[in-house]
Amino acid sequence: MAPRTCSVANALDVVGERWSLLALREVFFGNTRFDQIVANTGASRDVLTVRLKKLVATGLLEKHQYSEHPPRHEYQLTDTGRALHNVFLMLKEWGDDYVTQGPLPLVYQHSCGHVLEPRVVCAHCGEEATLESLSRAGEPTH
Amino acid sequence: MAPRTCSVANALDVVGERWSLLALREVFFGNTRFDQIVANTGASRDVLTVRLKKLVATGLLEKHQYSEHPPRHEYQLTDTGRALHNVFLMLKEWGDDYVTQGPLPLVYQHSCGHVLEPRVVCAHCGEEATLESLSRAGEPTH
DNA sequence: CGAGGTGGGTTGGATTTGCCAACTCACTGA
DNA sequence: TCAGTGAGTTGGCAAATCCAACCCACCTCG
Repeated sequence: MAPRTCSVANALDVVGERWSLLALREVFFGNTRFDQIVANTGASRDVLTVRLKKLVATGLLEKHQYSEHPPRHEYQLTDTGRALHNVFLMLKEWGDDYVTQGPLPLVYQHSCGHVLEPRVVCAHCGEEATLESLSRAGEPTH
Repeated sequence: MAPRTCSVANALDVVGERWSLLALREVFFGNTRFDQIVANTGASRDVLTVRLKKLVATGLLEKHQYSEHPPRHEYQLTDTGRALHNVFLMLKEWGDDYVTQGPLPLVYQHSCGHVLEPRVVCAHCGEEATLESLSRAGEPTH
């Protein structure tokens, strides 16, 4: 029996390896150079090299030269990479609420002026997309 | 230099290992028994055993006996576990949009009647919490 | 010029993690 | 008794990760 096909599994094939999401976190934070990512994530250099290569190859990051002499590169988000920020936010929210103990290392303020409390809502009605509020929508879209 | 503390890293310490999120996916879908999770995820039995034990130990799942003769167990979500559904939804959304090719394996309908299009919004103002709309909120909360 | 620093890797060996096939145990029913 | 079910457990191997050291190109400064 073959395991189920699933977009979550497909997504994890791309970003589920150790250090990938934390590398992206650093780029979200504006730290785009190799050594910054190494230092802030704790990843070993060889694994991070492989991870960044894959994130570039799968279209989440682009490698840009920011200095010709000496040649220096940084990693920039693509739209695909930026779209993962939603996952990052919800993972951070869960980590804040249920894992991290003591003072929160990072608190965001939203542009409306309040401390950010992120919610996942339905784009149509604005109500929360809770587990209980969802049903399968019949046939898969073709 | 020590890597940064971060709730995302803390969260990944709990659910970032191979198969953990997919095991939870099965429980979200209502498949709560060991063999169902094995079959639908593709995880090997020994790794899944270890993963489920950890998800129970860290409070995301509870192991309940559903049959005394013979003794049979199932895994149920706790509130902590259920709260990860938001991460699941945003990961699925990203996977749907950027990774999965061809027909989507699963499409949700929201209780409002529309096909679900999940968004991450600020609970206060209802506007989207985009990367650009966030700033650090000064000192960490104590 | 040489030493030291920066950026971004690469390498070999050790350790850890995951996979696989087979096995185990308890229990049930024919 | 045998076969099936549920839920693991085990030994061996493959793959992934870690770690320390090294490498190369380039630059600056004494």
